[in-house]
Amino acid sequence: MTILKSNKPTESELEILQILWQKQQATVRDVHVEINKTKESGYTTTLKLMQIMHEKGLVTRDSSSKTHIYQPAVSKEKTQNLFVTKMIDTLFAGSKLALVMQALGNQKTSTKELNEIREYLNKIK
Amino acid sequence: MTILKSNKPTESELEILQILWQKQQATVRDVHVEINKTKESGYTTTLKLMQIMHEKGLVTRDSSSKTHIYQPAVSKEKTQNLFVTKMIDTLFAGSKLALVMQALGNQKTSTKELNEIREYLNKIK
DNA sequence: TTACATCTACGAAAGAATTAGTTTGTAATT
DNA sequence: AATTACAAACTAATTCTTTCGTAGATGTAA
Repeated sequence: MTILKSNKPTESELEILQILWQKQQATVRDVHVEINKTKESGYTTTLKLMQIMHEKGLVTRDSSSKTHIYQPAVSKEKTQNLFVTKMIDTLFAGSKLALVMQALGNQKTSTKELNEIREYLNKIK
Repeated sequence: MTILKSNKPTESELEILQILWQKQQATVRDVHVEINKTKESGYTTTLKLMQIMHEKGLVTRDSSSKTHIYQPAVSKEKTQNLFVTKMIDTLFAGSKLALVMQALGNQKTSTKELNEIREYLNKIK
């Protein structure tokens, strides 16, 4: 399930993937309803995007009934990794550390969050 | 020095900003040479991009001599934060923790790096 | 002062990504 | 069977990004 350059999700596509990852599967209508909680947009816009995603292989769909049912075809972890890596590269001069510090340092990070991260660090030592 | 939606850097622009942040200031030629270490592209492509960035206010330039000298007009930290925040939002369902874990867990992270992060965590507690 | 290299400016065009209107098919309802 | 409702498919327009060719200005060296 490798992600090639050709099917690197765009920003809008990520939004949809996020919804699919969470719901496991969904119709265009489902996704559209979810998206419209955040912003206004037409149904056919969502439809078109999901059709493109299907062409790219980002999603699979069951078209046996009139209303197609979509599922994500790329894993959340792989996709996250793709973007994190890219970001470290183009925005943090290759330094993983710099990214983590930026994420933690800036804004308020709760003590609870910090402790969870400390715990996590201990586990992978 | 707030970053408005209108001047959110594109991917190519980030590449250029990265170079400017590192060098403090540079000519189009400087930037272009640097970019061509990674990929092939025409000089005027870089020039055009930097002109657009100037219009957007992403860079300032000293045009008193024939060869203009460019400087970044947005801070590295603000820009990094903009993208990290965005990323946490659209790819990690709002969880800062999830991003950090993804960044650290995946791939090999050296003991040295991990220690630096632990140290950092202690400082901000 | 002419020739050459290098620079900026401008514009065109190709490519991606986004948005949405219109058409068509199908299933449910009256 | 006709009408309605809603979904997918098709089509098109628009905007954003990237790329680069060309022209004109400017500095430099012979």
